[in-house]
Amino acid sequence: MDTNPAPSSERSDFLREIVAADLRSGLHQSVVTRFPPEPNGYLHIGHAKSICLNFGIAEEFAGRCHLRFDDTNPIKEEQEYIDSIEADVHWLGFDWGEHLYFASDYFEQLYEWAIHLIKTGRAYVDDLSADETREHRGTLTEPGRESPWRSRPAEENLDLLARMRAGEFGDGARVLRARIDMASPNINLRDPVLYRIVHAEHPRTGDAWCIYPTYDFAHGQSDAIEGITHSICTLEFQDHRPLYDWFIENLPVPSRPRQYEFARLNLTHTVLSKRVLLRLVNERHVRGWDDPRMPTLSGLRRRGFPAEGIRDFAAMIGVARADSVVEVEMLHHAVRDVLNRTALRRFAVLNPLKVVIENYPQDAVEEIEATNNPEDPSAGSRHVPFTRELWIEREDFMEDPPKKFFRLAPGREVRLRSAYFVTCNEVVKDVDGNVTELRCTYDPSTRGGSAPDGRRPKATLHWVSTAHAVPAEVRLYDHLFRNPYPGADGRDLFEDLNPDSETVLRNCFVEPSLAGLPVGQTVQFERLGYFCPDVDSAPSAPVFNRTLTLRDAWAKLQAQGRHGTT
RNA sequence: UGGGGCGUAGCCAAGCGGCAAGGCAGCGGACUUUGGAUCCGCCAUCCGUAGGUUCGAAUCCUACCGCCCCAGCCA
Repeated sequence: MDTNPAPSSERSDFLREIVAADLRSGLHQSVVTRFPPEPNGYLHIGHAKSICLNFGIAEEFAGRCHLRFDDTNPIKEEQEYIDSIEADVHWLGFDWGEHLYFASDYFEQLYEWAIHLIKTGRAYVDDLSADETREHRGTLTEPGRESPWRSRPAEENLDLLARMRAGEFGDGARVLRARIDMASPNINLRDPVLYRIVHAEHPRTGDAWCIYPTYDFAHGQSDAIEGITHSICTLEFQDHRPLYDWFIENLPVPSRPRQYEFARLNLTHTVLSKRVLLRLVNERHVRGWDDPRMPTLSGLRRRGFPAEGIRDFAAMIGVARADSVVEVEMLHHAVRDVLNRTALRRFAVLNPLKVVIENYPQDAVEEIEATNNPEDPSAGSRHVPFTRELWIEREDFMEDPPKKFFRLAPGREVRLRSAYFVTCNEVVKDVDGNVTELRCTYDPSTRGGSAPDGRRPKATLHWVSTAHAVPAEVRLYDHLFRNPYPGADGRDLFEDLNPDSETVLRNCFVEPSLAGLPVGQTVQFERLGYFCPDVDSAPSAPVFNRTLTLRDAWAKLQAQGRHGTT
């Protein structure tokens, strides 16, 4: 059934080359990576790139990949996010087995290492305020100045740190800093903060702590504790690497991980910033974190994107160190590729127009056999009821069609998919001149969709029997942002929101077999696109989300104004 | 004007001194009971620019240009 090999086998990139070389040279016996999200939001397609990279490398080199939450800032982190992240990584198709960790698991060890740094003269408690610290830091071109507290005796530092931990001081009153070099051209080395006082409830440790390690002090050491061999992160952490290495060199850590950076994913018509995504949710521009327009994994899932398509996409775009913006069409291609192979075909009419087949028996109901997936014979077939009155797509009829429109028109014969050829004889209109009904005749000898005389209509239409049709709501989705580069040229991002990103259709009809379709199963509505039931569905009132349209040559012609005239 | 990175087609991306992979998009055409899918063609004399080294450079050297990141007690 799976005829299309995912483009993932002999893939290589600079990271895989490094890993391969380290294994070959014997530097490492096996590779250990990790995906380290901060639980302060939902995972998005950018994280998927990192997940596929880290879990993918571990898989390919027979190593392992840990899921480790970087939960060092209780102010922003929540259990809800932890839960969603675990669910999303699993959904994407990866498993960390026993290796679920939290940076907060290491708080005690980290604290001991902080003491070690104080004892070796490499850390001190600073009483400067946040503002004063900033002033002392210097600028990009000027060196910083040393804090007056920089050379406190170790005993005093030890005492102060213990009292910080004990809760004797308020938020921001003091910090623990590394004593490195206030004149370093790399600002990260100008005595970075190791611990700050934050009296806040932590989702995991509760109120056990009121001092929390910073990212820099926690990340590398957590890697070392877990025996991570290759710590892969995004480009903006390059400047932190010397600091990462400094801790590894100056602490009695159990292993020596190395950090490597790659370019994060950017997508056209999309924003991948947790800050902005949070705003979209809070300001009700979308239905929530899992809105089908959101680039979150939960949104893409609700939209009907298969995990396999996202994985294929990640493999397709590769990994490099150059900043880039991938066209969202590439994601769509990967998704269509999977769905074309796997999605069951169904009939659904979004914008109905009634067709009456005048020479078809009044009360007859025929069970027409229709193929479930022409790409996959093993998917079998189903029966669709055919009767004298049908719904067809309003767009499939034109009273006065332009040259390249070859669907239904007065006097013209078309094929009703899997059923019969029908010819339009009469157009019924209301008082305003709107077409309300088509009177047609069918050719009984064309049952199944082919004529004994070999004639072939230029078009095939989908249809649903009016007597059997299930009413449904269908939600059409388009880019959340209309501009390919939202917020470019100094514009406010929110000005670029696409006002038509969601269109709700309430007068749709779907074939009976679609009534109980489970949420999560994406099907193809023939000739229209891929759709999946939404969680908003009620037993008697199904709601479908449009995942993606099919590629549409006619729509393209129309957009180009090249359909010609009559 | 400090430090760290990056510049190969509209987009992503191989290339690791021997004379420009692949994918997406686009454009032609074939086929078609989805204007879908599939198939077959076309799409960089050139690799940010200018010099240099070499028999030979996208790959090495030099200079210049452009873009991104860093001055959170965020990650």
